[in-house]
Amino acid sequence: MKTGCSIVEKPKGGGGYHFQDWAYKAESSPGSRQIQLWHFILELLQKEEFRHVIAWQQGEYGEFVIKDPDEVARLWGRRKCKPQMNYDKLSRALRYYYNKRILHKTKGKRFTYKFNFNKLVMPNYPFINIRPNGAVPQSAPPVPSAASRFHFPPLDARSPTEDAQASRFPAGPLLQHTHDSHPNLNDRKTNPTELEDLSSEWQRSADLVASRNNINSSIGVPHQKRKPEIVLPLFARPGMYPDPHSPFSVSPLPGRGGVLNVPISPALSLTPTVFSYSPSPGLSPAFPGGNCFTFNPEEMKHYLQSQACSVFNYHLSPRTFPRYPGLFIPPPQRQLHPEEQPAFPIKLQPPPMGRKHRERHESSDDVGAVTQPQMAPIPHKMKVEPVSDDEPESQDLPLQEENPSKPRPNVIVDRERVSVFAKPTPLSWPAAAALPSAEPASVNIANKANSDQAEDDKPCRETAAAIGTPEKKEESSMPAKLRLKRRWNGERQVEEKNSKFSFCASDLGVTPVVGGPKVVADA
DNA sequence: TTCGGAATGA
DNA sequence: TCATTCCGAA
Repeated sequence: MKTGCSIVEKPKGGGGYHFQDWAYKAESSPGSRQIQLWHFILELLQKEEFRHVIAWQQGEYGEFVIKDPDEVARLWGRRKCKPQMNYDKLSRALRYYYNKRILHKTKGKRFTYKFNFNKLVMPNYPFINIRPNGAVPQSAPPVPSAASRFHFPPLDARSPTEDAQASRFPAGPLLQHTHDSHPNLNDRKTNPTELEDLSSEWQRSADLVASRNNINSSIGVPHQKRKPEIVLPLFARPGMYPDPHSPFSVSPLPGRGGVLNVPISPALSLTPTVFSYSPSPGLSPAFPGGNCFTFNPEEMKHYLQSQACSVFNYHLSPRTFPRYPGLFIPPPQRQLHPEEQPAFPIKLQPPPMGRKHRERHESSDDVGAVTQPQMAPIPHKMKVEPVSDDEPESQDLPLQEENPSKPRPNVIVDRERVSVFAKPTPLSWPAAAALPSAEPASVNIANKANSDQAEDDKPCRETAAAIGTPEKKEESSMPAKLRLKRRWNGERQVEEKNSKFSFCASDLGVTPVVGGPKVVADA
């Protein structure tokens, strides 16, 4: 009888690679303790001796190549006691993973597949970081070059022979942990030749994770599933997150940060990913000496809020924003104190053109368009002040939508314009009223000034609106000569009267304003 | 070579 | 459920 066909097909502990029980016994498949194919694939991928058979594809994160399909099939068949196994059958099993989004095929590359790790992780925990650079050891999926929010754990310090980058990826599987006891190592059949040196390391990490899971529960990270959980590691080293937007803080307790127990189970419901940009970051292998997910709730909130800000400012789909129960999403432009604003240069710019507009302009401008306010005529209506009913809509709409050369009433531009020429304009936001305390001091001042001068401004605007009505009617009824003379006199009077006149660009005539008359540009 | 339907088994 | 097996089609 083959030893390789025992009921419990767990890899040997000597392989430094074992899964928790749930990996062999899916929640939904009682009685089945068989290893699943994707586990087996990962297992092979992590073993040096099978590198000639199956290997990670360098440069593509999570992508692997089956170099010897027949051999892989044979190994799989041996594992499953299916001597008739061949690559055709194995690949059929792999194809079933397509729908589950565990795997997908790399088109155009023979025998090349790619793990869809992000589908598993990102929807629930988009704030997981991956180190964006670094070479990829065989024992771990290649790291994506694209910016990602995953971090791999630091490697065990005991592997000095490996290069620094490779050392981040201890040879280990997806690290999983349940509330149950660790699997019995004796339970697994052992191949003495397979990475025995890693077993103790694995056990250590499992213990480490076990202890951290307790921490996790204490910080209130919700467990989404009771049983199958996978713990992804994160760095918690000082200076690890130069990105101010990173939700991860340096744990005050090095190596003892919060742990996110990411439920990743073969039976996991794989909902569509929230982040379409996600470059398939992966489940990191075990992380012996590494740190688990570490995050500061406040910073996470900060991160999520800033993301919400981006979602709004950039007119992204709300789906882009991660679901985070209980998170209050403040209105953009408002969440930070003024002195914090430099951290969000985005706020000082109008959002990029919407898709509609972008497509329209894409042919002419591509790269710089996003960052150039004047090129982004967004139908982003920011009411600068209460609009009276008699104010024609055309004052706003053409300005913002039709005239790309005019900056939309956005923060900086308008603030300058307003403060210089007219009045402080409140940075209005639809939801601003709901967040009075979140307003920056300057905004409060602006608002106060605005409310103080609300009546001041009214005449200005009303005048602008009225210009076309009574005075013009009167003028129109008088001879042209008289009209000119009257205008001339009026303008000169105003000029002589006060040089401190405020200015209302939209006016076409002279209008005294409370606290000072206004000179109006006669365009 | 890859895909996916269908029947079937564990 | 997760394969396994078979097979026709692209």
